[in-house]
Amino acid sequence: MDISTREMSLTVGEAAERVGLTTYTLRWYEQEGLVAPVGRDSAGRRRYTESDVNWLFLLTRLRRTGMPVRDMRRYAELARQGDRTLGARRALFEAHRGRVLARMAELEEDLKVLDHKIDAYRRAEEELA
Amino acid sequence: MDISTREMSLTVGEAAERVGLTTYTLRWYEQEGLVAPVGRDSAGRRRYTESDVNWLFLLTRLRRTGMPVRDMRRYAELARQGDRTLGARRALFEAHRGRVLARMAELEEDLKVLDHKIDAYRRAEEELA
DNA sequence: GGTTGACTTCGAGTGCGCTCGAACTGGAAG
DNA sequence: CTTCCAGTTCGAGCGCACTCGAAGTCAACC
Repeated sequence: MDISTREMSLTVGEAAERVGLTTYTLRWYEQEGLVAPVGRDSAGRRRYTESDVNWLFLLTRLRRTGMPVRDMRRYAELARQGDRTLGARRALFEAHRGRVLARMAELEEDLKVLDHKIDAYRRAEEELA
Repeated sequence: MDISTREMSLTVGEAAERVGLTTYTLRWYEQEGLVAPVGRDSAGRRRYTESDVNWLFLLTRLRRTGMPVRDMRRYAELARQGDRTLGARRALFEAHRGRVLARMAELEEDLKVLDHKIDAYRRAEEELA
């Protein structure tokens, strides 16, 4: 593994593809402070490092679990303040974890409703047949 | 149980409270065709029957599981067409059920990421302590 | 050296799902 | 009879999270 492989840097397009967001969204996330200013090459183009991509990946998971962009920004701000906010960041994640668990429990309840309904339709169809 | 209890009819406000939506939303749902036109009293005010409320409850579960309003409208249209659409409605629910299951699997994966992160924070805090 | 294509910034636009303000009406309580 | 409250319609507005168009720059390839 040579240096060029180890020091990977991706364009906005490549980074977007890897994390499953659009280039628009990546730039917007940066603008919104969800991502610290990304490094640039000599032509002023963004170069995403591996840790940038890891951070973006984490953001996609937070987003997908329903965290509002506002809270992601707050989290990003904490992260930029270094080690002294580790506790706050953990607390933020633990609170979010609780919400995700609640959401999952909700979905399980809702799934029951769906299943009952499917069953009712099945029985009604048989009735008519 | 007398007749007035058995033939319940609720105002928009009462119905809203029962299903956990606002009166604005209830009227909007009707306007959007998610709910068949609700009966009115002599003064032109909506009166929700028990089956109206049951229908609204079902809508809240569909909504909460992430069904777009567009699809809920399609479902409502099918329901209004009577028994001949039973199969289509079941198919719609089964498809939706699949999406909910997928969503739940996704959340479980995301929860793992959260847990790993919480653990990493815990270890980092210990390191600093 | 010209063309192509991916990048840059900026501000404006979009889609979704409500949410609300305004102006009005009508039944019920004091 | 007046006051109050909850309802009515209509169209406009909002918050969120992107998404895009325009105009320009620049590196890479033929």
